[in-house]
Amino acid sequence: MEDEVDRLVAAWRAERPDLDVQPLHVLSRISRLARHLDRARRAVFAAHDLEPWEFDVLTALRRAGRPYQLSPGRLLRATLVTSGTMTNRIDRLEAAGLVRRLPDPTDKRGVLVRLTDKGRTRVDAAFADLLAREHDILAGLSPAERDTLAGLLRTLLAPFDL
Amino acid sequence: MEDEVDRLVAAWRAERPDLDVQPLHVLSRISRLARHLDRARRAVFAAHDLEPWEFDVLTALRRAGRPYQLSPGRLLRATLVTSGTMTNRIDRLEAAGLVRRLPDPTDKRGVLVRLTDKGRTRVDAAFADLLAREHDILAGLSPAERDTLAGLLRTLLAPFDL
DNA sequence: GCCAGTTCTCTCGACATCAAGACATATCAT
DNA sequence: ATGATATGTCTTGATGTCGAGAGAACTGGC
Repeated sequence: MEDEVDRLVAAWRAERPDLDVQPLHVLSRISRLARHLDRARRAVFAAHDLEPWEFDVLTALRRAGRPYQLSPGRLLRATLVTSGTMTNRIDRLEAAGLVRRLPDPTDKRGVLVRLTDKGRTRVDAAFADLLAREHDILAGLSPAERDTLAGLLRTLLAPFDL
Repeated sequence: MEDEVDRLVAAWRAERPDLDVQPLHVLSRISRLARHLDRARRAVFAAHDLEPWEFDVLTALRRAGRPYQLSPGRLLRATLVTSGTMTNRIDRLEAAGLVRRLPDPTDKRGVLVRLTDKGRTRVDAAFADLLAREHDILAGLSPAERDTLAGLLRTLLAPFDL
């Protein structure tokens, strides 16, 4: 069975027979899968009235454990956005009642962003649904295949995590 | 050896011991890898004075084969952007001298976007460099492992391509 | 103590994208 | 022919992000 990537590779081979386009078989599929995952995530979050960026911030706080609070600085490093973006995001999450801004008692420049009860409830429900959906996406693979896949991906990822 | 994703999974297990977070081992690694690939691509393109979006449009034209031309409509479907975005992109590529807009002789509404010689040279060089970089990224895997990985990814991707 | 350099959050302006719609041309059934 | 619908491209307005920098507070060496 031929898939989209096979057709892509075939088109390149026809146009650039001088090049080794093998890498596309792995890497183009990874990029495509990531796009599909983003779409699937977006659909799950929409059912909980959350945008992907809201989920990203809320899960960072949720993973921190009680009392579910982090500084804006730690949040922006956790979510890989700039400080201007994070200020905007916290503003909107605060307006939605999902987080609160508190003064940092140990640093007068600082602020702590804390998950509200409403925020915790919301993100917990969305995360459970997300995992259910991700489970479905992996349904085509046996447990052994999933382990193999995870291992190969880990090898590929290792050089970047340095 | 523990990687970032292992730590992420451990954090979730501590906070949500009720959930099966196994899917993250595969799917979170795919998303992370895609982000790293985007960064690597961006770096390669920068050496050729190209933005990722420019590369996307130019490669769509390049893959079409001689005379390297497509309508804006086909381009936007190939690159998954909206028509407003594509108009803007073609405007800028035309200003940069990498493509030209020609009237479509068979449809008076239509336009054909054609790669200039300068555009073809540029995208060919960038693509060769990209493949070299992607080859490096896969260096940690044996040829057999790459095949296994490509096969597993294809299985995961199949349900989306319907 | 004090000053230089660092860290923290927020503000501002520029920009690429999207969604919706405008406008012209094609296509098809009647 | 004619009208209705579809198609193709471009325009417009809103939005979220980034990059640069401002202002306040912390830190360490002297």
